[in-house]
Amino acid sequence: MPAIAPYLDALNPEQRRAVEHGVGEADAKALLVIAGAGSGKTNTLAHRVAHLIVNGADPRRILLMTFSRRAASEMSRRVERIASKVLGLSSGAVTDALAWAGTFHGIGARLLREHAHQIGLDPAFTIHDREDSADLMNLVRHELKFSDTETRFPTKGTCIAIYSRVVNAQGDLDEVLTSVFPWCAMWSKELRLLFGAYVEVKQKQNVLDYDDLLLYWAGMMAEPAIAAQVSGMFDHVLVDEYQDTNKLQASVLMAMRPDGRNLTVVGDDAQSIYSFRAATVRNILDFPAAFSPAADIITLDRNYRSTQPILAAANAVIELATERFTKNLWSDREAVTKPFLVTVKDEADQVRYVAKCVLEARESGTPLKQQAVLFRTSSHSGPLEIELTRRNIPFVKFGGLKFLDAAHVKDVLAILRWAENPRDRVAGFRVLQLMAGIGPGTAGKVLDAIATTPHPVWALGEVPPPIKAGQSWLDLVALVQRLSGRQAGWPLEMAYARHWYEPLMERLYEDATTRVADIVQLEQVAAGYQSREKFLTELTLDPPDATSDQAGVPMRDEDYLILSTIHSAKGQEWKSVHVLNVVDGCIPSDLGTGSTHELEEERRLLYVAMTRAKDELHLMVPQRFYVTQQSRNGDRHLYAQRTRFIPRSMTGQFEDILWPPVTPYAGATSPSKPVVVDLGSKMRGMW
DNA sequence: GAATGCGGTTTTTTT
DNA sequence: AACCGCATTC
Repeated sequence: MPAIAPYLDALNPEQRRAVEHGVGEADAKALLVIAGAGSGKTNTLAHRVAHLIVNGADPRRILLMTFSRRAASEMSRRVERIASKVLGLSSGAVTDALAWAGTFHGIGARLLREHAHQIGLDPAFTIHDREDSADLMNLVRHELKFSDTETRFPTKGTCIAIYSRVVNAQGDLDEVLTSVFPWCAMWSKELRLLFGAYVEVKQKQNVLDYDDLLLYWAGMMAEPAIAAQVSGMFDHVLVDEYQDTNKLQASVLMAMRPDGRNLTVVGDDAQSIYSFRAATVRNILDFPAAFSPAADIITLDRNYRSTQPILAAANAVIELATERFTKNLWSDREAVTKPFLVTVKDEADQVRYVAKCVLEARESGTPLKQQAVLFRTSSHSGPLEIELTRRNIPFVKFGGLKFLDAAHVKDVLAILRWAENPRDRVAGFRVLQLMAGIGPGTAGKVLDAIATTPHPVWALGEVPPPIKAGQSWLDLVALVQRLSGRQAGWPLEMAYARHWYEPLMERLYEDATTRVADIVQLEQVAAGYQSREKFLTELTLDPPDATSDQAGVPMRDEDYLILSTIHSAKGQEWKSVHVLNVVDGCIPSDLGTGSTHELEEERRLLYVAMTRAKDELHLMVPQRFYVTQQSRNGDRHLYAQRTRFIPRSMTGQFEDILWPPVTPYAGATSPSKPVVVDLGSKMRGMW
């Protein structure tokens, strides 16, 4: 019998059904919750978890997979608030117990480390991020002499993308080539060889890439004995953002819960925006029938976030989608104003308009943190960042370039990773080349010399010191041996690494001083982790995703404006939202118009952006983009068109604004016939 | 032979 | 900021 639960009274009937579904029964049927944007999805899921715990479920045996670690911690916070209130637990007790909350990749990494010995894996494996994987792919590509074929072989980035696609979509190489990378189809044979060799060196070097975390997990689940053990660790499995999972993830999930008992997934097909990562809406569509009895479906279509006019506009956008699963969202949040469709002359005016609105809103009581500016591509915010800095408006940017991508940060992490796993060739290759006089040739030889020895770190001491490297060579050998022996302890090891690295920075980077500050920052971040292994693992799996105008992480208590790619805005909401460049070529991105499939995803992207707004939504339509690559003092520019996702018939959903307001005698007549040109090529040439 | 420096080109979105 | 090819330096 479910406990009496007054905390459920605040939920609407559908939410409540989702929360109470099967609670108290030993074997609850699988449940699919279709939750529209702003429908209280997180809240509902949190209530469900809390409700399970209140009714006797053991939080340590609940597996909760969310899209990002940020979402996971948000979830934990809410569960804790609800559960601790009801159970009278001390704050933190529930969160600590809810130990298995994280991303598919994060959970995979933990499970693999715990069961490493059972699947012939060294538990000290290190994890390669996307760039490391590409670097390793490049090394292999070079070894196989694919780099100097007469017709150009796909670049390392393309190779890793193809590989990743095949793995995540659980597809066939040739099929993936024809459907997604047709221009590489001629290399099918070579690619197959390359990938085979790539997999081999990964294993030799004891490294796993992102995809391996899922792939090995799936492999582990294919062994009935281990599968029983692993899935037996959990009584309940809940997955958030299910529309963004791919076939491989779905197969892992099915293996964890083959009969669907006590399995809940939540998602929204209208917000599926990760198909480039092989995510497929089929996962959601096929979920109910994957089990017998089939899963129950509950739809949450009441939106608590946005005003009715904003929602109406968003619905209108998604209504034109060719293929849809469900629902129109509805809201009873009345509002007088429609969302704004703001036409401005050019990017400069766009930026001025946004800055003006942001400041006005703050004056009338909306803190900066409640406002966001969203854009399709990270680089679109460049001009805005300059303007904000000029006007002294603090901001934090999510998405795009990350702290972790900075070369100097990667350097330090490579040192630590090499010490953790001396067979990690990508790490070693990078570290060695930091020293003056050591380039790819020498680094390669050193790594070759130690690769086959049983104890690479000792072997490093035996390697004849390259003359040109001088003292820093000896220091490096000492450093690696000391770190590898773990005498220093964490996070002191970080300081040792920095002491070796810092003197080299002067030669490596022109702006060494600002970069040194970053490293100091990194050292502080490092102190927050229990061990080197945890630090390295969690930093690659969940890198701090914000950058700001000031170096490092901003003061948490300060007020700042949010800049974010639409992708990174997932799951968030703000009172006021500006969307930049709502213009063909940007949304949809000119790179995403190849197939209807891609085009539909771009449409959903706009939908996601619009549904982030609670009270105010501004879609910006700059008409003119200057061409940067042209003869000095040229004035070439391109005219952009409003996004095709908002056709003329839809403009009634919006309030049209022309800014700055037209003054009676401002200029001559408008250009007689605007030339419409390929804006995309300009965007590509922007930097 | 290998490292380094220079110039021109190119960059969606993320675990 | 990173990648490529190419020229220059050690």
